[in-house]
Amino acid sequence: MASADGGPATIETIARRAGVSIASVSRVLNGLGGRPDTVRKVQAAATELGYVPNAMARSLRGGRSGQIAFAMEDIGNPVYVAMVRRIQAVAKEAGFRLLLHSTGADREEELRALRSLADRHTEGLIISPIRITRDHLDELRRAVAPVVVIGSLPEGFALDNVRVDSRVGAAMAVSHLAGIGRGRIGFLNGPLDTVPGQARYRGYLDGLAAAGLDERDELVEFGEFRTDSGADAALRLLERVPDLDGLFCANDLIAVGALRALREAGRRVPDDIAVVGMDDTELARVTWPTLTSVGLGSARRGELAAELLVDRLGEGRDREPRWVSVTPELVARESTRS
Amino acid sequence: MASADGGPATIETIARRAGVSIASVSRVLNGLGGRPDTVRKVQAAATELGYVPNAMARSLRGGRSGQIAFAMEDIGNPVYVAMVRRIQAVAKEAGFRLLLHSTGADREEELRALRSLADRHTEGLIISPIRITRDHLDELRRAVAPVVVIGSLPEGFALDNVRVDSRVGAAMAVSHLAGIGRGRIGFLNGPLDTVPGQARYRGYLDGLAAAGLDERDELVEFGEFRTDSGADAALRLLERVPDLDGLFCANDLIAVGALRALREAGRRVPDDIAVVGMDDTELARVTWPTLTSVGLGSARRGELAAELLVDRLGEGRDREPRWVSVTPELVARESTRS
DNA sequence: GCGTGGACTGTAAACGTTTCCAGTTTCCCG
DNA sequence: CGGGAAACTGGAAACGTTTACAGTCCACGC
Repeated sequence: MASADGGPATIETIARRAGVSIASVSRVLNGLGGRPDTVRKVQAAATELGYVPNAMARSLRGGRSGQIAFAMEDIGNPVYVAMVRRIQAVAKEAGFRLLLHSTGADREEELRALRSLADRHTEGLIISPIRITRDHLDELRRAVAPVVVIGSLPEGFALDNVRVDSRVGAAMAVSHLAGIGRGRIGFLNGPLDTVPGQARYRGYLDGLAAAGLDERDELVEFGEFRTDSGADAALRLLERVPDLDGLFCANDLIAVGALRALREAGRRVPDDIAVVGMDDTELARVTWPTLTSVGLGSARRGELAAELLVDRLGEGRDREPRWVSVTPELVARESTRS
Repeated sequence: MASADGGPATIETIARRAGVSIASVSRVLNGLGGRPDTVRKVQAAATELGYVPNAMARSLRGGRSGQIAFAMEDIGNPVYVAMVRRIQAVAKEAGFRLLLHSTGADREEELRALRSLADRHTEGLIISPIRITRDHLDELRRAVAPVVVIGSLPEGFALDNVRVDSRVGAAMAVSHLAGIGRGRIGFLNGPLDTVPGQARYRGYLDGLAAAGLDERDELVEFGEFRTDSGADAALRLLERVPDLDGLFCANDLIAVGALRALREAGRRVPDDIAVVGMDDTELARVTWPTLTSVGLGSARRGELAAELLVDRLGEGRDREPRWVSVTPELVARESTRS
């Protein structure tokens, strides 16, 4: 029952009603003892008035908002759903709410999220930027509250960090394709000026080298990390290299687009062209044929990042920045069945 | 550059540095005028100190947090990504941040989100509950801040509400199947005790009746609104009704599961069995064959809900609750090509 | 019966803003 | 150059909590 007198019940309303001081009300409500009958009176008044503490006031005084945020590029990318699920679980466990920012790969948006740490709305941030510019680094360095980065940072950058060597992952993909006898292995990458775009490109080259295959520029196409872009890129590549027999896609979205394009172009997967994606999202299990994909432990990365953040917000306030990493793992499915 | 003296810069730090009162600082910072040189001094001091206003203090004073929330069942369900995108766009436009709750269909979680309105962390809430219990209604009725419900409410319930007649949508799906000559049309539904489960079941029956087909209990299977559950249900149904030639699935996730199960059971889609999903999510475009699906305007519903909420938080504080609705639309794709 | 310690209580300050109010300066015009 | 209005300024209160501090009460042991 909300109180009829003006706004919602405050600690003072309760105090008057219970005939005690506001200090006592605060103490009882926070379980800090009190005489049995005081406790009883206060609790009675509180429930009667339907009291809910004003989080703003509490935060202002205590300096804690109980909120942490996760800034991702786009909720549409299924790689984030696993991450978000685990982050949320850890956050909830530790008594934090999770705020999600979908930055839309907009650099400004990302920086804004970073700066908004300073306004005390969020106590900490997990961010997974795909581009890391000098501005990002500056902003990260001067961030007012703890930040954990999912993704790679420059060597020696002093910030909690969860990474995965997607270069190795990309090499695994290529090796896998070579291992089933494919010799003309194409690569549909995202933009080369992104961190994952770079790493995966290097990994692709590593993989070719390891398999003793020549690298040929014409085998590589660039686009965005999206389905439609993947389909377009696949068509361009196919036109240029008609006898392609293997295809590595820099993420599952691109791969899904490629699968469709290949089908429309009349190529059979995996018989004509074997395909490997990356991220091992839920998508990989719903396509047809199901998609072989290199998992980058997104759930695990989310979990680790959240744990690092929660730790730093609690005990580990002053500990050294910690870098943890996760190893990629290839999950073979129908799209590379030999 | 953050000030070296103790915590982050406050309005008072600036005041001292600029040699003016905190009141003047506040006014300048909020663009409420001031003498040119005052403005200059304050702004200089502010940027020099890297000042960021403390949102908590501001909220406490002004009673506004600038945050609204959207509570959905599960971020994993792609139907929400379109919704979230639009909600976020509208929210941002109006100067609100969007907080996302993924309640996991946990009734307690949902109610918690509702109650947390009261703690002033969020100024308003958009909620899309799939089960609406008496508890929900009670909680909705007594919510301290504006709530907009995406989904159906009992007749005459006084709350802003965005709905779609998914009963009609389901009937459209069945008619479509009947229209391409299918006479044994199965139905994979979600739980019958959910709002969408109910509506879609009724619609399925409507559709059968309209097409002059008999309803047979054995044609209907129940499960969860998930891929794996959809696959299982499809197998059960197939075993019971081997000569099935049409299948309506209560959402795209179920349909995706069904497509896989059908393929594994050696049925060709659409030749042997034509399949229709519901929600018209991005998934419908990535499966093979691509999935015919009844769109329920999720992007539009998100947008409308956000607009209703924003309006109520601004101008429309006291206006009558408004019910708006969106009409379903069937998008035909390969899974029902005749 | 009295002192002592401990448990409890209330007063008041503090968190960082915004905003009301009254006082001051500035400016314009006659 | 004086008067008045308009623009600006600073002091102080308020938002709803938590918490340090000092005061009050009680029970207990001597």
